[in-house]
Amino acid sequence: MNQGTIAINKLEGGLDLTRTLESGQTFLWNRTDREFFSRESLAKGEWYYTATPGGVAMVRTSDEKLVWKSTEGDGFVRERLRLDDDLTELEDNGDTLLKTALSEIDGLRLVNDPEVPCLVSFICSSNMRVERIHEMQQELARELGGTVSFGDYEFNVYPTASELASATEDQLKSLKLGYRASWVLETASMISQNRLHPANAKKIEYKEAQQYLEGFTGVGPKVADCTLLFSLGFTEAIPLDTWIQSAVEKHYPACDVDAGYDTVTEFLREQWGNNAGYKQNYVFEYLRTVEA
DNA sequence: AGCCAGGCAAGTG
DNA sequence: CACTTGCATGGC
Repeated sequence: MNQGTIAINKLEGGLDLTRTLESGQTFLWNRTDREFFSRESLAKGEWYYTATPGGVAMVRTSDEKLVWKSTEGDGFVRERLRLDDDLTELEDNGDTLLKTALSEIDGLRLVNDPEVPCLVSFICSSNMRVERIHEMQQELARELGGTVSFGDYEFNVYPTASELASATEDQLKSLKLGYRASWVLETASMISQNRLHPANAKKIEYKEAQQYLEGFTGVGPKVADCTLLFSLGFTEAIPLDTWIQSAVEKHYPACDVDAGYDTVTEFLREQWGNNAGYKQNYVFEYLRTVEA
């Protein structure tokens, strides 16, 4: 086990662990003290943790430091939490909603989730509430993944594509995946048979990458954008969900919310400028925790 | 009871 | 191509 500390005041723009991990951008982290989305501070000595085929990590903040333990090195933690991003570079471009979101919320970082778990978890997100999407991923890990001993803890590891593909549809339906069960199975099969892999989308341009991801079953433009933004580093991808759509209706009368996914997201990209997807994350968090 | 939840696929016109 | 409908499940 590797461990260390990272000074939060040396991170440009700081770090709010709760906002970063409980905002709904990732469903692959858990906490040792209580259920997720309580949005309460960690109890003393407790941790946020993630266990995926790529590695295990635990983090908490203490005295302006990020304390971490991992099966991997400190670079793993820095990557997963995007600690090298400079949040002070996120400018508001004079946009009122964005300006408010950026001023109300500090230290929110995009996550960098592993490709396959990210893709699968957002396939599960279709027509589903944030809290339940997270529960579904915990169920998948408990039922289909392995376990790993880590310090005083034993964690369920999120399943690999092969482990997911070897499940039966009835098994997935018993985990309450509903009609998403067949989508997860088909996508997992495509990956484990090396037909497609979400990591392949890293090398190509944004629009092309979005189309590539839509080749997976259960993946449309929104789920593709989530994977591009929360796993593959495309900070221009703007997941257009029900929250952002409502915000467009309320705050951007100039934009016709019924004009279609591509048109609306393109409007927001122009409106918000560089790293529009990163800014979307701030708006999403603002809508859910401040304005709501 | 009925509507909604980080949408998508399949079916029409 | 644009538009409509069905979809499992659970909370309110």
